[in-house]
Amino acid sequence: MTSLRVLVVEDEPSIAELIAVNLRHNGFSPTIAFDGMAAQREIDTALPDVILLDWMLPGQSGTALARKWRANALTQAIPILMLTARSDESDMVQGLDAGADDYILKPFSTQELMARIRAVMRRRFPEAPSDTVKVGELTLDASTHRVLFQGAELRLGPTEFKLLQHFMRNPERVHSRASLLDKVWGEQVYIEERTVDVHVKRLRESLGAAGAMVETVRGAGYRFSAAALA
Amino acid sequence: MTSLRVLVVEDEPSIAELIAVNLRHNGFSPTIAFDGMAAQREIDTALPDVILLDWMLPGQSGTALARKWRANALTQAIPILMLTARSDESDMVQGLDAGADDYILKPFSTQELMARIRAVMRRRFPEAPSDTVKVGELTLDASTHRVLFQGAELRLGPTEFKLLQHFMRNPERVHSRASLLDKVWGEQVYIEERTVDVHVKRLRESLGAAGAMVETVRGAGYRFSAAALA
DNA sequence: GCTTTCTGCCATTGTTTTGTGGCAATTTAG
DNA sequence: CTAAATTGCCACAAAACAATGGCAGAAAGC
Repeated sequence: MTSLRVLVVEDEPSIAELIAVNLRHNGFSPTIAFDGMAAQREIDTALPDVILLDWMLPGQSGTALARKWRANALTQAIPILMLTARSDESDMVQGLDAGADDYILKPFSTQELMARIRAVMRRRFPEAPSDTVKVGELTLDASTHRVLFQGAELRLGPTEFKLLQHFMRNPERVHSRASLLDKVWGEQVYIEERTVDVHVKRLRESLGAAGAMVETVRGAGYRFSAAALA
Repeated sequence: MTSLRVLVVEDEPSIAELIAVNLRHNGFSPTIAFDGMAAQREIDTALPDVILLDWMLPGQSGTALARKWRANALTQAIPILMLTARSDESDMVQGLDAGADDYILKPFSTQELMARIRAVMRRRFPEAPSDTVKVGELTLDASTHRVLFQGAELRLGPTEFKLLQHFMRNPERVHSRASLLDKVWGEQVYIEERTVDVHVKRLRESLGAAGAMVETVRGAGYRFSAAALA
């Protein structure tokens, strides 16, 4: 699984950074926003998988933000976890009412935070974002977990699928073995770089004629290119 | 890429040495400092690319060091990775608060250490989205690792690519063989100057008609010029 | 439980790239 | 014009790099 994006909306830099590091340490990809505006900007750029939202924010309050996102179809399904000072606990009714999925009291332990994030994700996850990528005659549909080449379905294993997905989402670009390991396998997986070669080979085999789209860039890595198919 | 310098600040010689060996084995250039003083001395000598910092140190604590470096403009941007005993995990909040980028619990596997270093480095140097150089009808794109001349793709080897990249980024300038060796091959490589000639020849060949852009400047070196193409 | 599939890694093989010395061709200096 | 210096070019060997087939352990499916 690609690492999950967590948007941290928190105005206190040291706390935000602290949370981010811990998230990273637990295999998430955090992004920090110090206020509502920045948060909205991040969301417009790329939809996160979870949002950690501080209850007290300069300008727009956390509750208002949560309400806004809940009203929008695009962001509606994203789990929101509110961060609150212990003294504000009684007000949390509002927060939950605004659409938060859970709340957590500051100060909190790393473990608790992680556990709650995981729990919230598990609850929300049934709905997979349906997205299909197309490069040339090759189509990959993440929601149905299918790959089609010239109409025919191809059978590929889990890793091959993830690898292809990453390639197709970032075509025409060299990917070093290291970056592939990070992006496809995950940041805290410790695997030999050479193993990437093996999976590339397997992917090419599974792709059949379309396998030629996976190009070797000597001394640099691999590149997925539509042009490569004669 | 030149090998990355890693400063290992660890008072236990056997552990420090173990880490250093592993780093070396993975293509890094480690330096060891047994205490804060020594570490500071190393940093004054040459800025490392990453710092591995033991949490428990004789004299100045790891946290204090991290804080000090974070306060200094010169060292501010250097990623710091804290090494902690498992029992101190709960205290890590302080470490992170002091400015560490990540932490790793002892004992750790080599692979985990390497993965975390890579991850931390990657975060500091975000991928350049698109790095394209254009000179006349010749285009070189670093992100896709492609060279196009009049629309057609040219095939060149790794060294030829790097050489061309250097030429195109610094056109209309004479490059001595020595400077080319430094910039293209790396500073600490012992290679005959004449070898540059050979690679220039190979580059010219690979470039085909565009090869004429690589001019010989007798007694001085080579120059890449757009004007050279009639 | 028992298969079957999938994974990561290794050893081997095949291919490309690289560095070098030697020599011819060219230019420069005297 | 000759000698020295400089560059181009070639062939070869070594090194680096990638592909491949096989294997054992792990995970998933039955």
